[in-house]
Amino acid sequence: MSVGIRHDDLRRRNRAMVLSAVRRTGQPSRTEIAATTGLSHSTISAISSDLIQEGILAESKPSETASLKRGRPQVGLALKPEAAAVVTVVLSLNFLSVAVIDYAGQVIAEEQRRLDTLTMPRDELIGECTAIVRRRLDDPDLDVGSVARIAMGIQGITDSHARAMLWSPITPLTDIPFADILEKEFGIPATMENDCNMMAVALQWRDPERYRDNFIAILLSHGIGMGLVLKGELFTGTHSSGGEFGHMIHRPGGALCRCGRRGCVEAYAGNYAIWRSAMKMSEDAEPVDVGDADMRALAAKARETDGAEREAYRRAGEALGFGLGSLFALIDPAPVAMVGVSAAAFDLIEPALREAIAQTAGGQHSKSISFDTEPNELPLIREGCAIRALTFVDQEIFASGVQARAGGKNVA
Amino acid sequence: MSVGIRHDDLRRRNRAMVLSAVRRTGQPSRTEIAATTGLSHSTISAISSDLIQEGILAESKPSETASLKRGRPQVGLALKPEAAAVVTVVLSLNFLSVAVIDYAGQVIAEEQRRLDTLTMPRDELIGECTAIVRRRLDDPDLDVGSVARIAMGIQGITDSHARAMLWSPITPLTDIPFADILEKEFGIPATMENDCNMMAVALQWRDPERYRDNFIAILLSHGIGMGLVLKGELFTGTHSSGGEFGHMIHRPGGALCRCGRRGCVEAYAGNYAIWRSAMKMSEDAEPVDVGDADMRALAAKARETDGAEREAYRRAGEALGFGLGSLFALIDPAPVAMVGVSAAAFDLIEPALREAIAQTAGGQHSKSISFDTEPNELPLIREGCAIRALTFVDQEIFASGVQARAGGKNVA
DNA sequence: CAGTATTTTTTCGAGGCTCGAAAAAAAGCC
DNA sequence: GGCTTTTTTTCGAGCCTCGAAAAAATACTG
Repeated sequence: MSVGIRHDDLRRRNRAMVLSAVRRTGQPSRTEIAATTGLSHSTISAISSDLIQEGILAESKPSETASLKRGRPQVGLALKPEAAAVVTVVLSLNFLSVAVIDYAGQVIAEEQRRLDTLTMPRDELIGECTAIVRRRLDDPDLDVGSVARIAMGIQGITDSHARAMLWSPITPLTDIPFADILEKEFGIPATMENDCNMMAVALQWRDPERYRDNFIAILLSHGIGMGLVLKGELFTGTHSSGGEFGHMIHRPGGALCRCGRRGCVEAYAGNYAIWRSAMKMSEDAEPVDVGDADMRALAAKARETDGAEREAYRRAGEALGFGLGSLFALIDPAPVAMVGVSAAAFDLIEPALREAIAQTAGGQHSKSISFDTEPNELPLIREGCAIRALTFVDQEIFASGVQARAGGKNVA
Repeated sequence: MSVGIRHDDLRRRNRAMVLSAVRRTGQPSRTEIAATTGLSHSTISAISSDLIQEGILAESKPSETASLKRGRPQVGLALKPEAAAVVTVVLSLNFLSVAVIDYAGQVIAEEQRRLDTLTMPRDELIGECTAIVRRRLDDPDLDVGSVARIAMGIQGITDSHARAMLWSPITPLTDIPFADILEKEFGIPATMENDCNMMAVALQWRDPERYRDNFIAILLSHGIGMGLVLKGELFTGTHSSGGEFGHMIHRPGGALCRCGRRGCVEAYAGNYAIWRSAMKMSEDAEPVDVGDADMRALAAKARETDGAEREAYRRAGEALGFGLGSLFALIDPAPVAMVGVSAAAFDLIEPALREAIAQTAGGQHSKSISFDTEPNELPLIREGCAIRALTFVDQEIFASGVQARAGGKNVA
């Protein structure tokens, strides 16, 4: 069961709170931290002094507005970039990208590579992933604190403990324990994250005003994915990354989905489904990959003339609307971010979506449900992975101050 | 943001842990508590000694098996029944029931009453609820510790903070802030809970083996409701009690639902929907109340002959199956408890349900999804309310030992 | 039946942590 | 240069948990 809380947990948690405050706020003063955490000035002083000695935080130069107030000026605390580093690995259709990020969140190296993920055999795919990470880690130009965490993101389903890819549209392979593979290869803790979950994490980071406690990130791309944040926490399934919004049932026994089943939301709203419908192909037609350029052309045509193209987007909107309606019946309405290439065609989707959602219980306040769009998902995924990894370093490594301290007594 | 953890929180949390261990386990010894909480024997000794002095716990007589082991016998700790009491109020269709429950969880008084909830005006409904509680509290026969909490449960939607009934099928009235009303009337903290959520709480309590971290309780009655536990926590919507499984969309634009919309799961699987279908009425026919006896007769007939009745249950199963499939796409499969009068007809529902669920992404392991049935929901709801209220007393009142202690120095 | 072994519970001192108050530090203001 | 204001550090007090040892309560053993 839940375990009692010990005396040393206290310090650990409060250190974690300080680190989290610094990461969120940028350069808060000790006084500001005391205010947001509710801890006393003495405690914050003690903790930050420790963290500075351990090389995790640093006092930032007085900088900026040379203080207009009188009294002793606040001195900002900042994350020390060289305290650690993390690596992000994002694997998507035919594309692999890696970045090394310092403790303060700055990208200090990256590499990208095209591969044929759909046909690659298992060993080769794994090999490419480890090789690209190794190249970055071995790069002699890179002077970086020890890498403390690797976060890999992938399109597809991962397990709920963020250890393995279970299924992915980008490869016929299944059940690849990437986290274990990376940990074994590099001796660095690693996780295997779901792409849409990372999108949600990044959105929360980018715009905490809008995306705070409850919101939904929906990927409109070849497939339909979702990242869900409820009560400030990333939602996952009981076994898998969960949130397979695209495979909720829109019409029982309906159009053929890429997953082999029928009537899923994705079978109406995925790129291939929109394409299939616009080309007046049968709903049973085998899903095909459609390039981003083709999708943009399709959207342009739909805007131009009222034909099968526009109707295809309308149907996609309807499927998304009823799907969202069912989702909202479960969790209540929340702000939505539409991400991915088809989010750029959201103008074509929105009317039917709103009409559908208004017919559902969850859409009672259809008007008040707000949508935002972001056509490019890859930067979001990388950013989410970076934040995930850095937060792990904050909370799980640096919070438990079992650091060096071997320096000696040259302390003030 | 999240607030720092202070020094006094420590004791409070550990006291809460001890109380929770005693409530769950029954009569654990100090040693057992130390083992399950991970706290040291010294700490448990200190805390339990405090709790005993404060009149919250009591040492139980050595009792039972006069110890077969050698060594000093363990002495069990038990909740002291007279330490406090709670009141549960369950309001359902034409029925109001109240119970007074002691701190150890025993029912010590109850009262039930029939009312015409559907036609009652607002003041009268509220008046009946407060009057029945007042009668129990004023009962001179009742010698009970001070009542520390009232938990009211109702069929329908409540807000996510458990303060008010927002909408209910048992009355045309809406937005009744029962928690505030009861608090104001009796000066006792109160909550307004959703019936299905309380069913889930009770199931978790009754059978923690099966219903532990992830499970679903579905009410099959006039309407279709759901209580959902994920990662050990009761799931609620962002604004409301949420989990309106019955109003997920099964067939866009389909059969008329009691909520006024079309195609909801409930419009196929609610009692009125099964009845409507069995009677070969139109899907647009206005929903009517069907008595439990009629439903049982209907089920009997469906078992007897393969006619419209059996087909009606088949359709209900299909709707529930596709709904569960969509739900499982979001949260992954989990054990299900079917509760309510139509759960007694689950044999008629199950085949079509399983067939439908197998056609969905969430039903990949359809065979492994297990169902249990419980035809009577009212006892579950009351039990859930009681546990809710008692847990509140444990965690929020007794954990922060701002108790009497006025006694003096007559301590050992 | 007295002594010994075993297990549970309590006691006691040590070590940490947070807090409030006061002191120290670092500015601007007059 | 002295005074005010604000931030940060220092210091002692008060709790809390922990480990070790003592005390308590029983069964076993010869």
